[in-house]
Amino acid sequence: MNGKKKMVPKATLQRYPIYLKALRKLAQKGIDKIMSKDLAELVDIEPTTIRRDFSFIGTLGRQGYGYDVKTLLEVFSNELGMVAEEKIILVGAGNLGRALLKYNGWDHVVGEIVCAFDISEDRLGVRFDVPVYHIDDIEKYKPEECRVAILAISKDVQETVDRLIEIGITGIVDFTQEHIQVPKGVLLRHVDVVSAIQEIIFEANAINENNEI
Amino acid sequence: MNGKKKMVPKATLQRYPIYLKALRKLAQKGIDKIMSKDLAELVDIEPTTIRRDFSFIGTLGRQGYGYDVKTLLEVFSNELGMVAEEKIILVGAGNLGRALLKYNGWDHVVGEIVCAFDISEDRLGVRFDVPVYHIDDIEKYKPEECRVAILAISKDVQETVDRLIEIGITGIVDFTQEHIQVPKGVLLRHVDVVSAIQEIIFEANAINENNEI
DNA sequence: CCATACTTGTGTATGTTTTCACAATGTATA
DNA sequence: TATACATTGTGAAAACATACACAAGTATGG
Repeated sequence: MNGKKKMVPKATLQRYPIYLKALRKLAQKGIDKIMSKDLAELVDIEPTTIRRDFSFIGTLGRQGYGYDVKTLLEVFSNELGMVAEEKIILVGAGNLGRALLKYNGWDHVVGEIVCAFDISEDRLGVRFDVPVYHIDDIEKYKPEECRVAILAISKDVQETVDRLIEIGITGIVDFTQEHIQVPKGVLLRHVDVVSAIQEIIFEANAINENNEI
Repeated sequence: MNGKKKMVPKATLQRYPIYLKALRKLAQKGIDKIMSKDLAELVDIEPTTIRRDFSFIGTLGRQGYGYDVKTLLEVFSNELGMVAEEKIILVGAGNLGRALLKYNGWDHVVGEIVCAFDISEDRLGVRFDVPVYHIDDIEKYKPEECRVAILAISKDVQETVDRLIEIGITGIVDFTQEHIQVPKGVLLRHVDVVSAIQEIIFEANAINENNEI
């Protein structure tokens, strides 16, 4: 199982989505050519890092010219599976959940939240064009092929996660404050809004430009 | 200006807020002692990494015993300036903004959002105990000592940022989809909800366990 | 009070990521 | 077609980060 394929650094993997977003924006503006130097300014990543990141996928650019935006987008979609067709479910339709639904409406960059679930009766119905069902009906309404869930609840977190895994979810984007346990084979990405804020306060306060303390 | 002080790795700096949150939770539960091994499980960071991270601040633990939670919290507060008293303003009181206000109510881990601003008349008033003013009144209501703003708007982004900087904001936690320009001296941290979701879909889809493509 | 078991703090090794520097290869133009 | 120029792709070096392994010290039980 160890052929000619290249090993892609984790740090690089985390940058691909950033590139994809920038490229989609460029395409939308009708820009069809981009150089690593210019892309660097857009995404705030060094040109040489960008070139190396792209090089893991293949030989995508042309010397003396740059990269063709359309080609890059095709490669990102085809080779990396970064299509916008993933069906996602949202668990938790509170304020955060609804904010995410609204993102959903802005641009279908990441796939589409096809339905949402909540425990509270008065959040059911349709929000931002997406149906919200009761959590107890999740088996019934979860699309067969859906494997990714966004978790935006604040109670019974672990319990809910266990249930999601039972019905076939293998990727969870976690916005909760809890520490979640998942079995091997299930991807978990924690998005910590609070720590992000804490971090900037911390940096702004305590650290001088040399990171001394 | 280059004394005996230690240079703290960037990666370590990014973990301090995570430790702080975990420690606050422990303290809240009345737990007064923690070992690097146990803390490791809570935050999903290797014990040895934790010990090294702490060692940059000073000699905080006791061999054969562990760390005193209260001591750690004091050190984090005093030495690192991670107090929960930072006054933060929220710009944008849409769904995402309101979700952040609710975080605010959960636990004052990061400081406190003292007031919010929005452009839309029907979002003004009081939400989750926090007053929401019109954006045009920001000079009037922004607390003098406030330097950190959370940006959760979707229109006129750069324009609004310029205005924030004019009135003395030096740290911005950015939840928008735009690419923002800030002058030197202003800290900007982008929290990209969409890319986080994209990333997990991408990993779940395209990458096998060896990160080959 | 001693012996045992345990945990920290850290020198060192290892692994990962970024950056440098430049050859290779293309473009643009006359 | 030839020439000047710009940009990529990448080997190698440097910087950065993590993990190992153990000495030093502390708690605990007998």
